Amino acid sequence: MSEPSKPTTYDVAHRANVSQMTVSRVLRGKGYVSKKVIDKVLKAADEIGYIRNNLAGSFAGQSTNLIGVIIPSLSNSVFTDVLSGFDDTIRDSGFQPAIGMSNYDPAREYKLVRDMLAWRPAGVVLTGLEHDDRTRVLLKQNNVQTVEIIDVDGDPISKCIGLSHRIAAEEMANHLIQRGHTRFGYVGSALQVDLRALKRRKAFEAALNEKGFQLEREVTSSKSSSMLLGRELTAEILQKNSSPIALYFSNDDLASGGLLHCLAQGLSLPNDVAISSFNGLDFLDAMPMQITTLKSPRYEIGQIAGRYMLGEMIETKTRLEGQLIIGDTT
Amino acid sequence: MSEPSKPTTYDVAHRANVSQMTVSRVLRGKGYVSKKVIDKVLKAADEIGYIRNNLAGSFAGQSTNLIGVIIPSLSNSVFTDVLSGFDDTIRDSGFQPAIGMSNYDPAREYKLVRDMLAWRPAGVVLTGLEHDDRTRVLLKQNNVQTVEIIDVDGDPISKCIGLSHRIAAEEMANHLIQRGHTRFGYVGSALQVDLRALKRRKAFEAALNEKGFQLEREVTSSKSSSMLLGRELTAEILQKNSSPIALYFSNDDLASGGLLHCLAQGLSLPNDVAISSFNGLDFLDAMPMQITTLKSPRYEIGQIAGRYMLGEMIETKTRLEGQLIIGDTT
DNA sequence: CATATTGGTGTTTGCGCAAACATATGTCAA
DNA sequence: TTGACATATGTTTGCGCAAACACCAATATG
Repeated sequence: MSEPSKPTTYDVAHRANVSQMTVSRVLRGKGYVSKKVIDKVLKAADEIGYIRNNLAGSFAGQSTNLIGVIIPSLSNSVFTDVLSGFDDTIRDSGFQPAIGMSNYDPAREYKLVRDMLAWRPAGVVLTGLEHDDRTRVLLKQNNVQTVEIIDVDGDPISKCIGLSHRIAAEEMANHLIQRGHTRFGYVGSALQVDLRALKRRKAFEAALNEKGFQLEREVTSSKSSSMLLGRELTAEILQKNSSPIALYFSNDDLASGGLLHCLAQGLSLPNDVAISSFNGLDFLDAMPMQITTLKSPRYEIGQIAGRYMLGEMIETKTRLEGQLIIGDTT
Repeated sequence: MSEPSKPTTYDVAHRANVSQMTVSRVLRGKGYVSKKVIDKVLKAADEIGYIRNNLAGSFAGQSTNLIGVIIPSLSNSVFTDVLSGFDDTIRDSGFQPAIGMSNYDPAREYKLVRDMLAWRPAGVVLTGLEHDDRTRVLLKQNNVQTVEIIDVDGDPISKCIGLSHRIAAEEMANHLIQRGHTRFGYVGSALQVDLRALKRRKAFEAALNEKGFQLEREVTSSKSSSMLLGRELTAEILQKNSSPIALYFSNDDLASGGLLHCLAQGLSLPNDVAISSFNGLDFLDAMPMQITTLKSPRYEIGQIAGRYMLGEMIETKTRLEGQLIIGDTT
């Protein structure tokens, strides 16, 4: 029942009649080895089914190819899009992402960072600029390469890449005003944990005020966002027959639900109700009307986070622009 | 510029005036240590900011708490749902999932398995029952705890948990027939890589044939599924004015797009066109009509995969039932 | 020609931890 | 009283690899 212990570089060395160190050199492609020996070693390694022991190797080499990536959740495609860009960028460089999910909980994020650091990662990627103080201290003290993604409105631990949610919301407010809308509402969800959405919410109102308008109505829920929730919240914010009104949703899921509600109610867009949102996820393309939104450069954020990790970027902050997509709903 | 090397158990031991081994015992909570010494050691560890070196620890202990999980993609919520169930189940047991994305490519999957095994994981979770032969050999030879998820129609490497996509498709075919539909069509995407969808496609037709019906029309695309693609493919399959027809979609994304297309065209459901699909993702709840679908127990699959890893399950196969959700579209 | 440089291989060593074993002291039952 | 057992600590050792260094031959450089 005892496992036949796995072959080591010594086993390969023995079979190929060379030293252990030569095997190590061949398998890593480092140092000088003759073509003949390379073939011999690779053949021997293949024959006995040798698989490198990363634990031993990284331990001895005092470094790993791991990059810890901590995101709030996998069920929000914003984060998986970023992850795709990141993975595509670093994959062929030998780095390997190690993904953790914080569930929007700073304490859990701290725990994940601790757990990650135990693996001595080459770097750590965090979501957003707001963290538990202990997280910040831990990363600074341990001198770990750190990149914060998605947001740039604040002070990064070290480097950050994202967009300004403040500017994003201002752009949308200005767009709505420019379109001639005069009454405004906000529909949001999970603002107690989605701090970027909260920043947009605040900046949206501030931008309205600056132009002499008010945020007349607001409906929010602590539930996580979904199209269904968007329908419900939109029904609620419109129930007192308050149209015409221009609504800013905290994200596309809610906005889509809102759109479907309005269409079901026979409301005319954008005259009775205007709908605007944030993120520009792909599924919007299939909606009955094109929703006005601000497309966030998610994949690009992941790519640049990867380039930061590869040492290709040195700027403290990289701010990407969102792309205003003017649809039929405003 | 040289990094101040991180504190070790020896440093902690020195500060607490105990042996290195006692520190190890305290930090792992294993073996006998007096309350007094425990406090002393924890205090010392905290003061110097000790962080365990998992590389050294797992290496010395000849085992890791890692479980490799290889899924095709993160942008399909089927897999992220499974992942959530898995993570929730194993998290508090000290295990840590290490996620890899194969992009539906068996060769990439093989490479990921190889890379994973180098970390000497406690187990490996794979998606589906179809793999590169080398993958199968590798896992068997290395005697790694292996669990395959989502599908049970075939021979697992070791254990598997999922649902029968064959039965799922049969159920839907029978439902449509029972509802009185007599003409049938199929709309699918990415069948060259989504082998579960392909199994449903085949079983659907077989079930029709058995009852004396034919699959009259079929439109598929090699693109990955999306609501927009669903709109396009549905427009295509219906273009020759072929309604009434009952359509089976390979998944909810396509079906939702199909629904939106039909509504936009003013078609009457389920009379002109019937729509049925598979997965029962949450966003269906917000659609203008409830689509008939078969809800897959994704979270539960993840949970049970976790319980397999915890050694709480021994059966070779665990087959879960999908739940037929009869909506307004059939 | 001597000497530097590149190519090619081997030996020794240590990374930081946990397993295994050694060595106490105290507590309990026979 | 004896020894069986739990409690509490320490010492030695080795996991498998790569860094560091040593060595030698072949070739290039001045």
